[in-house]
Amino acid sequence: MRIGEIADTAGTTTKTLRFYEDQGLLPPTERTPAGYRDYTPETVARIDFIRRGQAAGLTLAQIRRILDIRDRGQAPCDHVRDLLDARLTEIEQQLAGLAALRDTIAELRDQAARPEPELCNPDQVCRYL
Amino acid sequence: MRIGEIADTAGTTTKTLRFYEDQGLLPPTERTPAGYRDYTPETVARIDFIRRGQAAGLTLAQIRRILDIRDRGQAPCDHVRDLLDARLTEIEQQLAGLAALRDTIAELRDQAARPEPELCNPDQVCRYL
DNA sequence: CTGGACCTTCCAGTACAGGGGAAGGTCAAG
DNA sequence: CTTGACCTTCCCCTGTACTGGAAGGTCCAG
Repeated sequence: MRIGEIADTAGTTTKTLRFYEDQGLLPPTERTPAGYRDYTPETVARIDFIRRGQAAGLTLAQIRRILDIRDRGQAPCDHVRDLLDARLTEIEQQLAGLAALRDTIAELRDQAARPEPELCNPDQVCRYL
Repeated sequence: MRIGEIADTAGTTTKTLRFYEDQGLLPPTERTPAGYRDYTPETVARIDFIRRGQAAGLTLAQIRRILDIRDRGQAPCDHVRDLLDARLTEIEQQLAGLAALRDTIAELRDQAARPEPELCNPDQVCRYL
């Protein structure tokens, strides 16, 4: 299968596939005599895996590590569990920070909802911030 | 005041101040005969405003717009209110997305907590993802 | 007059995940 | 035999907010 065909099947672009190969997420393929990449259909499953990893908030570098472990013939389950754990902790922190930011901004916005421009002081740019 | 002095007072770096000037957040200063930037102490208030804007999650580009309005002699209150509104909507969406992601990952992780590597299928890289 | 602390400009790079587009090669159909 | 669709490599660009460092100028103390 040529790169455009694989890209269409997997719902991505040729640019992305070359980029993934460059980043070590996809192994270099066979080439046709003309130098065209020649993919096997199993590659689609690998691309799908990459997408699932992204959907779980993993970076391409983390996904590559999982694939590397797998490519060496080991089961990456433990590593995946650790990554998911770490990701979960990160997300909880992000959620807490974001909720706090929301409260801060909501308060600022409530004050800004009652415009009294005459109170604006040239020294402070905007009294709402 | 020289740039290092202002940077120390405002709790930032000389690099950042030159960057802000380059980005239009700080107006070009007077220069000493030697070519050194010569800041007025009021600059500190402007830097503080930038920091408050950042704390509210605004980008430097958005903060610059506020400062531009103010520098033209107008009250930026309405614009600030709109920005805070938009920011609030964004954050609510981020919060919802992040909470959904957390649930997804928590579920995956729970499955991964019970390792049964013999179920791993070579075709799917990792059954947990 | 020398050393160190400061200042200047400019160039490049960081992390992230690709996208845009040029210059050129290949292949099948009309 | 040429057109058009595909492919190749290559390098630069996106957005965000800086940071690092080189090469050179300035200022003040000792």
